[in-house]
Amino acid sequence: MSEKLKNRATSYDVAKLAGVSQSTVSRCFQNGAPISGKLKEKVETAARELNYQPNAIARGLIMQRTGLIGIMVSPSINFYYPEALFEVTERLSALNLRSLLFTARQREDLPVLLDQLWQYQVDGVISISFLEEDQYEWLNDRNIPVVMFNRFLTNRSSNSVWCDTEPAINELVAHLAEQGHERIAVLAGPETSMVNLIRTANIEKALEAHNLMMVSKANGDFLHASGGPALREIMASDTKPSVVISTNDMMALGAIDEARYRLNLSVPEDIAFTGIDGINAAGFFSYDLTTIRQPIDRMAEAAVTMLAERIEDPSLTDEKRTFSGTFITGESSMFSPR
Amino acid sequence: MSEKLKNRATSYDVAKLAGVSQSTVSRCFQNGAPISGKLKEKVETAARELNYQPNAIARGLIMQRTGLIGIMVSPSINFYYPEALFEVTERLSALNLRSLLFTARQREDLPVLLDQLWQYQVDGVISISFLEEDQYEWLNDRNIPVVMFNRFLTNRSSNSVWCDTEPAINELVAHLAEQGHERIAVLAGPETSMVNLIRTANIEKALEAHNLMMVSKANGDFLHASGGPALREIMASDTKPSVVISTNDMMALGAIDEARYRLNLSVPEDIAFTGIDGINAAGFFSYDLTTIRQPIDRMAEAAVTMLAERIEDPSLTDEKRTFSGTFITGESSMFSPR
DNA sequence: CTTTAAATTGAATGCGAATGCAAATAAAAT
DNA sequence: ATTTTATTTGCATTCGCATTCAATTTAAAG
Repeated sequence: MSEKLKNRATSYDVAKLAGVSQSTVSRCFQNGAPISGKLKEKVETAARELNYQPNAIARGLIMQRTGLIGIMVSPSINFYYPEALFEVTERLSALNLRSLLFTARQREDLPVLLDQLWQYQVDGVISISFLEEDQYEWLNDRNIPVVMFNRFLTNRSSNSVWCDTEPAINELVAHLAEQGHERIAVLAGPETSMVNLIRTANIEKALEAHNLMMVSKANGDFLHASGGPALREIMASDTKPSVVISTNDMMALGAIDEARYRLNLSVPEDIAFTGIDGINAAGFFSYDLTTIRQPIDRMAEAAVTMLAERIEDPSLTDEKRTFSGTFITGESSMFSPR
Repeated sequence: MSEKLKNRATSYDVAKLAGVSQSTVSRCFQNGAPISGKLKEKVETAARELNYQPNAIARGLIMQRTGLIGIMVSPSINFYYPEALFEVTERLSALNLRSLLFTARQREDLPVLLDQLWQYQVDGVISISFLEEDQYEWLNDRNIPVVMFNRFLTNRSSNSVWCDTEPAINELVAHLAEQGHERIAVLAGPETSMVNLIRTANIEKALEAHNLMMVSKANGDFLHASGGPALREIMASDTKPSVVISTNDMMALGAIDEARYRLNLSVPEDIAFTGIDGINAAGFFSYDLTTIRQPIDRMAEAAVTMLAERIEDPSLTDEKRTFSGTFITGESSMFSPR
């Protein structure tokens, strides 16, 4: 039977038990600090005895470094977010950094969030498809390194990890052209989203290059629930598309659901779909979505590395690391319209 | 154009600028502290001027309370986890508590994780379908309040928020009986999972009560990818089931995918499926899964409240709050076999 | 076995804010 | 106006650990 520890041991307690000074105990818990093997052993024994672990809060205060990384992410149900979040968190953990999680639904909550980050002395911030220029600036003014994941700023430089989907979008459109699609609809995200604007522009350019016509376009909010209504909007226009290119996977899934189970259309026979992101669920056989996969794992690795470097050396300038999306063909577009 | 703040202002800086003592500045940032309106205003002006925000780390050290809550969750792709995680985080945030996120894939990583929690002086822990008795005990010995979300301990009392699915499972089985199902298969989770064992037992009991036979059973790991193989195992047995009851949604989705797109079975005509959890994706029309929904939002609210109470008053004893799952019918089971 | 250099160790200080206590001020009572 | 009482305010200390600097020990060199 285990019993409660009454008071948490401090380095002084360990020092007393080990018969050394507090400084020695402190040195014992840092690597590279000068300490003899004999004392080190004595301290370690005493520490184990007392269940001692250094107080990271006190250490953070004195070292001016907390090991806390603020992670900002939307709590909306877009499966991309948790995938990125977990990847990032696991990699931070490997570098002995901790994720302090912040979520916000509305833009108005941001100032409060930022103040909290600031109060908690985070060493850095990783923003997953989240912050915009104002907030980047705000953090930058306070010398808090920020890395934007799946986003970058247009009016200024920024640390970002970005996935360039343009080449893959060209492949995707070429694939559609090859299948004989001629009537293309675009299921876009919010007009305010930079990711959406870039992807939409890439798509339009690729369509033009292949002499394909965009017969209609509707906007959703990047979430599943908006896919259906947007598809209805698309289907309400004069020319029905043979394929819908969605600017992200979640909306594509929603649109496929609507097409099959509300509009009684066969996918891909009556109407094909493609997405972008390559989330796990896009590979579920029910959807088997043709999409463009972001290398989330490598992006997370890069984001964490980039942030760690900026924390080590604050003089480093902003950097944008770009990865390429991979075109993935699924059944959702595997049909040639007549 | 914004410019970098050189040095972060401390309460002393604010005090000097406002012409008061540091204590007064400190009092200004706590509610209930004695301070005159006149000085308060002066301090606030000075603070704004210097972009001052109290240092939560220093405050944590002196107050012996950090406002940090350790959240432990698996990074596996089970959509239930992020849903719970975000709900919990948002509610913590409302109480001015912060989520320090910890993930682990293997049980061996746990000791290190726990040490980190301990080092960071978390005020409490919320474990989302995660920790087991050993770790609960470990934290308990250190007087760190823990609330288990979607889990509880059998050998000892524990703070838990639990969703009792037994009544809903009875409804579910009654519904299947009514539809005329007679050959039932169970798609269970890991044998080591308490959640799985309870649900399986509930299912077996309900089947018995309705005189229904379980024709086969296979185990998965609660993730989507394990649904397909488990279904194949089920279909390999002598008697083919008319319905598969899965002990969670993710596996049910995987099994449906396999049935429709690999085994060429119609769902629910050839084989029906049901799940448990009521994750968002279960409602996607492609699956329209008959399931049992956990009231994640209310459970998160309860977990956070319970934890906050334990932090305020450590003498409170362990408590288990139980919510009821809601039976939700979807198309995935809406067919009467002959 | 000295002398000199190198490696350890400990005492003292500080990180930034909260708080007990005493001094000072303002408000209320006489 | 004077005393009593209630509010505010500031001083000094503390939280737990890292680190500078001087003191001490140990190893290397002579």
